[in-house]
Formats: sequence, C-alpha cells, structure tokens
Amino acid sequence: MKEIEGLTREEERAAAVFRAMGNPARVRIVRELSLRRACATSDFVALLPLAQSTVSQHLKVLKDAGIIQGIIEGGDQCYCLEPETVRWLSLFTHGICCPDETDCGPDSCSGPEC
Amino acid sequence: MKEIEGLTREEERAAAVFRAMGNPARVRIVRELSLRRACATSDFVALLPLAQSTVSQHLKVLKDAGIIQGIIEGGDQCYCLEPETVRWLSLFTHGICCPDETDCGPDSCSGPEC
DNA sequence: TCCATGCATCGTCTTTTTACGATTGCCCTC
DNA sequence: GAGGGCAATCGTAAAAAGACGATGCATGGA
Repeated sequence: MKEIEGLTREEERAAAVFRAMGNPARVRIVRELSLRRACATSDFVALLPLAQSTVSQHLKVLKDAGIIQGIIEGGDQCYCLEPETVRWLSLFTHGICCPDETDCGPDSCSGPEC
Repeated sequence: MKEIEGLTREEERAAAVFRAMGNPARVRIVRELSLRRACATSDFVALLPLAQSTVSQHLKVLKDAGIIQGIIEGGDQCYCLEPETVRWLSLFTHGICCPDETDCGPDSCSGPEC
C-alpha cells in the first residue's frame, strides 16, 4: 500500500484500526469482548470455526492495532478490550458523522447531510 | 476469507464497512467528504498522490460498501457520504464502547472496563 | 522428571488487495 | 461529426492478508 503524505496522525491511526476491524472473525472477537469483558484464546477457538493458529493470528492483529490487550486473570492469560482505543474509535467515527456538532449524542446526531 | 456462521447481519455489515475504511487513502476521502459535503473524482485525484484509476477504484470500494454515493450536483457527477451508513457505523462503534449504556453521548461514555 | 495442555510462532499456499497504464464510454464544445 | 476532457473499467503485476498444519515453549499436574 502506498503511503499517503499529508495524512494526519489521526487518519493513519484510523486506517490501521479500521483495517484490523475489517474481518468478520475479528469483529466477532471484539464484540464478544465487549459483552464478556475478558476471554481466553480457547474461548475464541470454541466460538469461531477456525484453526487455533488462525485465531491466534487474528488476536495478534487486534493486539498490534491496540484494540485488545492481553491480561492475566486468575493466573490465566486472557484478552480484553483496550478502552482508550475503543473510545477513540467511537469518537473518530462520530466525528465523521457529525464534523461540526460538539454536543450531540449517538442518538441525537443527525448525520451528515448530502 | 472463510465465512463465519452464526455471525449477525450487523457484524457482517460492520466487517464490510470497516474493511472499506481500512485504507489511508479511503479514510482521507471520507474525511474530506465529511468536511466538504461533495467532491468530484478530480478533487480526490488532486488530493491524493495516486493515479486516477486507483482513486476511482477506491471510490468504488467505498460506494460498494455503502459509505458514499454518487450524486449530480449542478450537472456534474460527484460524491457525498451516505448518511445512513455513516450514522449506523457511529452507532455500532459506540455500541462496542458502551454495550449497556443507552444514554451516553460520545463525550460522556466511559468506555469498556477491563 | 515427564507428560499434557494451551498459546504463540513459523513456513507455506491461496486468495484478495493495491496500484498502474491502457482502453472505453460519455458529454461538451467546436 | 471531430476532438477534448473526465471518469469508469479492464488487464496485469506486486504486495498483503487469510488460513492451515507443524513446531516451539511455557506451565502445571502426575
């Protein structure tokens, strides 16, 4: 992929995070973590119709993008969301929707006109 | 990419939209549209260090994902954001951030705990 | 200590994406 | 009707992503 000069740091980060989220298995993983707070790799292997190595690779992509993080819970390695990134993503996306409005919630914003 | 069964329609859509947004040039395009409301292909060709055919292809990816749409403005073909999709994306993303809270704005939500 | 278990990483193959030039198609204006 | 400008599409080459099995590496019982 060609590098785009003049891209803001925010936009670069956005592209990286969006790319990491741009796979059904990874969306599923993130969603699961959003609901269950923390899961081990084995949970995702059970959840997804993919080989263990593939799941592990997907987790790595999400981790490298800063979307999830590995933690130790009760002595076991498991994953959870990286709150800062998730929150940042939410704000960035909202910023596309409502570039001007500063005081509109997810339910009140009108979206971009055309 | 392998199909994941048991994926909700929402998650499939999310993966497709995220994937379409997962490229620096396309983030730049969407951002520009968010600020300028409507642009012709030539505007993007001027904006990005890419060949015309490549820019056109990027626009097609965004269009296929339902993120932008082609319109006629003053007799000229140009593009603008698809408000419904942008809004939906904002909500979906916010839903990852705050799966339970229904009444939190982008500035008030606390993000997922870990 | 030895084995099982759970994950990460490596090597490899296949598929998809990205980028470009060339071509085509469509209007506008002569 | 001829020529020019703009944008989509085609063909293709290079790069990246996705998937899997095999392998490596801790750790925690027997």
